[in-house]
Amino acid sequence: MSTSSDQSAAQAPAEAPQEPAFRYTPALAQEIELRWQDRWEERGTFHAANPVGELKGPGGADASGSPYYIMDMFPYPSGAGLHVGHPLGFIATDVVGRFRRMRGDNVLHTMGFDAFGLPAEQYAVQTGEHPRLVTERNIVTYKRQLRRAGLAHDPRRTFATIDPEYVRWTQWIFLQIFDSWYDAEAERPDGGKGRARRIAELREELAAGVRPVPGRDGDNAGGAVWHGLSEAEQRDVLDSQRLAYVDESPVNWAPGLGTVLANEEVTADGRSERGNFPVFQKSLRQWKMRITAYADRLTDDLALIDWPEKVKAMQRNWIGRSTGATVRFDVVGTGEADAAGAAQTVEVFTTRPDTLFGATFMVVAPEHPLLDEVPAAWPEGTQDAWTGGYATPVEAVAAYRREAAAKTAVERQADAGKKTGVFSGHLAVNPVTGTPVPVFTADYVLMGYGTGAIMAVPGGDERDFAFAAAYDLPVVHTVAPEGGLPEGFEGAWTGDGVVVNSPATDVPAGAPADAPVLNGKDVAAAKAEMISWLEAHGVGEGTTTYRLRDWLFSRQRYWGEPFPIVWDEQDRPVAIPASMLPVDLPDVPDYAPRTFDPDDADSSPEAPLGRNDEWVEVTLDLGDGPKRYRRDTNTMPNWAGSCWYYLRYLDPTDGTNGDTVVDPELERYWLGPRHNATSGPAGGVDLYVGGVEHAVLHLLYARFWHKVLYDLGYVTAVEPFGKLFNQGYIQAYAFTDARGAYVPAAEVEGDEQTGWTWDGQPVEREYGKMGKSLKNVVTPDEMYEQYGADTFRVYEMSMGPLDLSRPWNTRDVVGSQRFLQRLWRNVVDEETGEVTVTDEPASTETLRVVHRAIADVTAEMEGMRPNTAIAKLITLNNHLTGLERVPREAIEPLVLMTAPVAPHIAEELWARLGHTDSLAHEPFPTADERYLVEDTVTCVVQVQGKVRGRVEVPPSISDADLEAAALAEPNVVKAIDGRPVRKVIVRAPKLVNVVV
RNA sequence: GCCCCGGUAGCCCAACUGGCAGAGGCAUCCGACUCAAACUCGGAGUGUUGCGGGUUCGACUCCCGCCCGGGGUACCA
Repeated sequence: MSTSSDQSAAQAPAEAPQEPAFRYTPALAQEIELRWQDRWEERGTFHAANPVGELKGPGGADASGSPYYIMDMFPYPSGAGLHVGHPLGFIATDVVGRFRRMRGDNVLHTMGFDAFGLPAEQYAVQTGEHPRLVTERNIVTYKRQLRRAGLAHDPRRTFATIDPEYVRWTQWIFLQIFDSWYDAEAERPDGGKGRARRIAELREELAAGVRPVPGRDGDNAGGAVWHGLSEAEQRDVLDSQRLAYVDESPVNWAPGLGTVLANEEVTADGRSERGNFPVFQKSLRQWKMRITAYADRLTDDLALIDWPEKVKAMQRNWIGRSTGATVRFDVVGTGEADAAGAAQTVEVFTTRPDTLFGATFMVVAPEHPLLDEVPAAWPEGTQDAWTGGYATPVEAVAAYRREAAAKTAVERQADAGKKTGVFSGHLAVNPVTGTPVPVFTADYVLMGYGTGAIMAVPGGDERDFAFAAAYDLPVVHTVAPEGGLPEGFEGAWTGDGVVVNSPATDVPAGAPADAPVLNGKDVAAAKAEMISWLEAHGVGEGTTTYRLRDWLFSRQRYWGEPFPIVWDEQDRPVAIPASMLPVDLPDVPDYAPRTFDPDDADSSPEAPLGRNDEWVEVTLDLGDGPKRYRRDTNTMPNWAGSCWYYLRYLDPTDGTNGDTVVDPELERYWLGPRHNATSGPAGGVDLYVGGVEHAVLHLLYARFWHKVLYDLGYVTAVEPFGKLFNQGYIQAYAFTDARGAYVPAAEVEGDEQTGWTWDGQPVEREYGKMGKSLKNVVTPDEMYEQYGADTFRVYEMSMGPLDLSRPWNTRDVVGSQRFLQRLWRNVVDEETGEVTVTDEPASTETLRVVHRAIADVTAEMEGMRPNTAIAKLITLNNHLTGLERVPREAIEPLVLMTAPVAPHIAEELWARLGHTDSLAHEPFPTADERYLVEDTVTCVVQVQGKVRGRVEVPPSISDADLEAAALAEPNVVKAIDGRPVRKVIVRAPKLVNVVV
């Protein structure tokens, strides 16, 4: 027990008797804070008024002012509780909200809980306690800790994602998605093409023959094909088109977690983001959401929203749109083998169709179907290096496929750059040169991207060049920089330039007579021309591909939303009607998912909900009489609840609507496009603050759901979150002893200069996260007790810019405490408790300081820079501290301006200054221009860019007068030293630079 | 490898469109108060702005090349 902060805290009670009775001590701060928190709650001070419905403002007030919707990424209430890093963003939004409220906005700010998920389930498994009990208990703790921070939330709008009334709507939205398909040609209200439509409309159009039946051949004129299908087949067709659909495909299976996962939840090295378990590809029948239908809109609409470039880039990369062309290569020899005479083709995707003349070989992924049949013998011209030492292509390909399949993602990654592969024995014809080129298989081509096959252009692609070098394949450069490739250039030219060798001067025999001539063109023009040629000859077309895959939506866990789906006797999915929602979680004998050896790739998932037969097997009347059904036993992923909570805050009671997720009028008011002066064309939440770790998970999924709801007409905002802000993290120092074991950070003594010791022994300092195992956790509760919530808030906000991560340092907190103590003393006599403020007018000098501060604080607050705003408040406060008597007209603006960061002490001082109403809705002070102008300005005079003198001048001085004054200044004259003046730069009124 | 952010006093951090390197806090030192100290008040010091070039009358700021720290991403055709 030896750090300075611990001492000061320990001393407080011991010294209390000697302390003035009305000093702003932690104990007094605590008393004030608890009292005001109760008052705010009783008075409904932070009730946000809806324009319609039962939710009114304080005292039943109607909505007034400009709507401003501010939101935090809601927390998952873990059992570990909060540490001082967690509330950083919550306090920041609170400061912004309180500021905006004082500026007259109708501020909506509240907080909910993301409460389904793994930790509660795992804890329940360990203790046998139901996850709901665990979660609800944690929520109580979180609410207490957050309330104690003095957050100005509307308490009427809070909820948790596990609440049955909330689950009901999560399931309802699922049903809307299930009941939709994507019509890529349909026009949207915003003028774009492509939107979700009701599945019934698809059925009608198929029956009417308006469109072909997907997946079925034949002319559907008059609905001929459709009506030729059985009812069951028709259902299969419709089910396959839904935005929420079930299909069998390779998915991410994590045996150690006992569930399947979305691509977004798997790390680059093939492990689960949660728990870090190995993930295997396994073909399983699972629920998916057709997020790929929205790939273009999810990319394009990023341009409409005010988000950090970094997050936009991460989403763009994740969606991975790339434009280019597909090109079909005829496979030599397959034509004769085919009785119909139709040759087999391999389709490749390329972003560089302009380089087709340089495609000297092809590569297909090891899983590519072309390899299912390969020639029995090596064709003529096969080089030894290509065969892998095998006697036939059949053996070589089989061996390579085995090898590739056995490779884990980690091994693949480790081998990246090293090129391995084998010749498949197939030859394919380059459509523009007519030349047969060898088809290789290699694991640097991935089955999951594009077509799983590439045309290899070693002259224009680093990877292809590396492969060509390893297997002695020809290199043709088809693009050269201005002035040609450097002498002796070896490698791939990936830069821009002019097309060459397209075609080459010695045109090979067999080349099509009308092959395009691209030589001399720039890359962009060549691409366009090649694409038209490919399309004209039916051997390819312009194509766009995406990295994004459909969202795997089912999980085999207990603690999540059940699917509102039952399966009928034919094993086809049937939606539970909205009137029967929510579908509650059943009680089961064991919450634990069936988990397996983490490396057991052959295991299969087993859903815990399946353990309650009485729940699974049901008889329901879904409109055609009672029938037997089997419930879907999957649960939704954790992300479902967070996909739409911003809508629930607007309309949390179901009071204004019974049949849609949010009252349309409320949605328009709070979220609609341009709902206030700063809202953009896409609308959405005005300020959404959270960590950057959700950049491609929550934020992508929520955008997707929102766009479906938009298409279906439930919302008018194009995007859910108009402005996003990523706060930094509060990091902490941890200390290790000689053995490398962590020692309690709070007990370490020393500093940067003297070094660090614990218990007399030297220790090493490291920097990183706050965590129990690192023994460096500091909790908000400790801060409330040792300093009070206001001091804690001021410290967190003054540590640095919000978007930067910085180290927590308990011993610095005292600076914030002293600021508030001085502020207190500027109003209240510590001995008597009397208000000492005078009603005499303030001096002009003081008014200047006050109005300067008002102007500066306002600018800093508007720019979301509470750290510099606080610095300005301290400057003003320090000025007032030096006065004999503090004038009311100086202290009142300071108290008001302090309120957003330290609301409790501000309210208390405001009350002691004689005001009966809360200052929460009091107008933020405005600066009087008269006090912002100075009588004189100090003008700096430089000679050769170095400061040599100063002159006091009026701010309105002319350039000529200033120049004359500057050149007359004695030090300047000395510095010029008689040299001829070549030039004088005048920036009136602050600077003159003399060049000699 | 590539992309993004950061590097300013012992520490956390300011510095507008290129114009005096310093707003604020911590720590340190001096003074006042005190029998003495703590608290409080008043005052003070500290710099190769990560390094090397360039542009400019003038660079923390703009450009080029590196170094260090943090984050993201990676055979995506």
